[in-house]
This record gives sequence, structure tokens and C-alpha cells, in this order.
Amino acid sequence: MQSFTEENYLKAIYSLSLRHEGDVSTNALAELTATKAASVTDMLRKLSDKELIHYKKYQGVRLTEEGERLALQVIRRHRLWEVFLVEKLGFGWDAVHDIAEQLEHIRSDELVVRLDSYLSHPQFDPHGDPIPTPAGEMPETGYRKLTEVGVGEGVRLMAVLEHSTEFLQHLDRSGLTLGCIITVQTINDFDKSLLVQTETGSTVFTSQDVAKNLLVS
Amino acid sequence: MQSFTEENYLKAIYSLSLRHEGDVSTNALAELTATKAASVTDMLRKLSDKELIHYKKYQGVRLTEEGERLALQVIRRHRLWEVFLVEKLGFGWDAVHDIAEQLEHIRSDELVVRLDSYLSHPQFDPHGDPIPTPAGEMPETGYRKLTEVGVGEGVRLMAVLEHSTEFLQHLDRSGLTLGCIITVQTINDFDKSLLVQTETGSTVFTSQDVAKNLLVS
DNA sequence: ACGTCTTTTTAGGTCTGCCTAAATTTTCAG
DNA sequence: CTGAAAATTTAGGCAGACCTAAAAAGACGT
Repeated sequence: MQSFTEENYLKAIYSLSLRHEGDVSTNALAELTATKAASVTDMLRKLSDKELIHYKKYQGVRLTEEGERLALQVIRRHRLWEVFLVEKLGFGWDAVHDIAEQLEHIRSDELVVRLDSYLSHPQFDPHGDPIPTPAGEMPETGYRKLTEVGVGEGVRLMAVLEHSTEFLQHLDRSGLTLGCIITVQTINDFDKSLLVQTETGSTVFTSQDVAKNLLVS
Repeated sequence: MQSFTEENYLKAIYSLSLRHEGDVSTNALAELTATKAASVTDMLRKLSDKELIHYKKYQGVRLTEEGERLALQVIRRHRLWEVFLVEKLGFGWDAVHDIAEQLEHIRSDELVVRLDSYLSHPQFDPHGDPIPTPAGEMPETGYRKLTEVGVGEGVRLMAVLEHSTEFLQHLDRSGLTLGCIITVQTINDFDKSLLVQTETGSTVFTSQDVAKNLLVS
């Protein structure tokens, strides 16, 4: 059995290994977990002893099969709870991340099974992220970042990569909601910012920083 | 802000101070929290520094107003989650205690407010225990223990004091459910065991150990 | 290929919550 | 009232997860 902290490290390693090819660095983990590199090294030794990660000193880190299974289990719980908080308790999608960070560590297999069934086996969380299967597989989505879409293309906003309250409230204010259809009107060369048109006809200015966190299909 | 452990000690002190008059002893706390007396002493010093308990060495311990407020807040969360687990997720009343022990420590005021409202402001948990008010007051029930009921008296089973899976499954097997009406037929003098008749007409043998954990009105 | 800069690890320390063993205080029987 | 037993506290330690400072390893420009 793993501690909350260990589960958080596994999740962090998983999510960093999606972001960049190759192994995950100690410094990147330190930043994501808001700790110092030395603390990360301590934990890596421990996770390595438990055979949850492949780790060679100075070489970066990668999840073992078992480590990935556990990481996906935590992510599954996190996303199911987010669905519960939004669908059942009526929280806004911008308010659920921190609470789900706590709920994801509740230990009870039966609870996850029942919650999943109570929520009618949702496939996606309120941010559009796919929910890992009970068997520990992450469904493929094939979404692209909005930054990869060309001028004139019409696409649907499917998911967001950033879950902070600030970012999501910014989207709300811009009228960008999950599932809405948007068309890229202009791409500014010098800063890669975009002008996109929404279903309602209004035009929204979107910086690259925002666009790279929007997934479309 | 308190740690999980501190919250558990506050809850333990609260529940022991209901059981016996006067201050709570170190040993009683050690038994309830499944730790050693020396560890309890450590924690009492800490809680005393935070002014959550009245504590004089060798004299036992009592919650301050603030300590009681916090204890009741934890108990409120525990009982609300138990209602959720039984009413919404379909758990048996014998299976929810351990999960609620974890959920009760989730930190979010908004979550408790929404959960309470989602559950339609329940007054009692699945074991018949009253749910403390948001203001931090424990509702009075006036229930008696079944051991205090005389022969021939007909009463209604309102709550149970013991929440272990084993005890609750025993009640289920005996046909004793919350809300059922029972009549005391016989009290055996030598071991204080009872014969009670249920609504359905069947007669149930009830040892004193069981009867003292049944609350009726 | 070499010195410098960056990254990572090691060494040694803190704080929390637990432990055992020993000392102290309280209780209670006679 | 007193001395043994019981309850409690103190002393000193350990493990988890973090820290700072210093050492070691790796990366890189010239």
C-alpha cells in the first residue's frame, strides 16, 4: 500500500512523462510537487525500492508497469470524483480540482466501483479528460492542441490541459465552453496568438498560452 | 488547521466524554485510538498548546469550546458521508464506517454545505445517530438503552452505539432493523440477557452486550 | 579536451506521530 | 497512613517526508 505522498509522486511522474518524450527529470518533479530536488531524490529511491519506477541515478525516471497501473488508478479516482462534484453537487468545473486531489486518496475499491456506477460510468471528467478504465488503461482521444489548428478550420473544444480555477474562470468569461465549436480566424505570426470565432458569432482573442491548453477535435 | 490525527483525537475525546461523566483518561484514549499511553500524552500536550483541550498532567482531559466545535464538525462530516454512502451509493449500514472515517477529513466547507443540501439536510445517520448542526450543536435525542427498558414495554429501535461490521451484521441476521418496534418479553436476572419480540412476531434472544448498544424510544 | 555551469545526489537536520523503557504521580487496600 | 499497584509522564529513539548546504556527475561552449 502507498501513502498519499507516494500516490502523488506516481501521478506527477505519469503526467510529466506525457508532456515530454523520454524520462522525467528530478527538477521537473520538484517543481510539480512543489518540493525541493533533494526531497524528490529521497522519494525516487523509495519508489525504486518498491519497483514502482525505473530509476538510475542522474538518469531520470520512468514508471514500471505496476507504477503506471497505480498512477492510473489514482487518476481514475480523481476524475470520477470530479464528475461527482460537478454533476451531483453542482460545483463549477473551476472549483473541483483541489477537492478531488483529496478525495482521490480515499482507499476503498468498493467505493470506486459504486461511485462509477452511480455516475453511470462516465467516460470523461468535467475538463474533458478521459477517465482511465478499471483495468488501468488510459483511453486514447486523438485530440489536438488548438495551437496546431490552421486558419479557417472549424473544430470542437473537447478538453483543457490546465485545471486551475484562474484558467477555467478565464475561459468561462471568454465564452469558451466544453463542446463549443470554434473557427480559427487569424493567427498572429509574431506571438502565435489567435482570433477565434465561437458558435454565437462572437470573436475571442486567445493568447498562445491559453491556446496550448485547449484540446480540440 | 488540524492534522487528520489531531481531528481523530478530538473526536475520540468527545466520544469518551459522552460515555462517562468527568474527564477522559489517557489510557482510555490510548485504547480507542489504538496507540500507547505515551503517544497520547504527546498529543495531549500539543492539543493543550493549541487550546483545544483543558489538560492538567495526571488529571485527565476535557475539550474546550473550540475543541468541541471542531470535534462536532468532524462528526458532522462523518455522518453526512455515511448517509451519502448508504442512500446514494447503496452501501449496507455495516460497510460505511471505515470509509466515512477517511472522508470525514476532507477539507472543504463548501463541500459539506453542498453535500448536506444534496442529501436534503438529513437529521440522522444510517445508525440513527443525530447529525450535529452546521453551527456545531449536537441534537438531543432522549433515547434510552434497551437495557433500561422493563418487561412488557414496547419500544422502537432508534439507533445503535456500536458501528462495527460484525455487530451490525449480527443485528441484520437477528431481524433487528432501525425503526422496528420491539417488546421486552423476559429479562434473565443472572446475565441480564433479554428475550424481545419483534413486529413480525418472532422472538429474538439478546445478550446484555448487544442490548446495551441498542437505543430505543 | 577542459573548465564552467547546471543538475542531481549525499549528508545532516527538522517536525510529526509513533514506540519502549524508566521515572513519577496517583490511587487504594489493609 | 503506607506501600504496592496502576496510571501517567518523561526520556530517548525511529520512520516518513521535508529542508539546506555541500559534493558529485553530467552537459556544453570554445
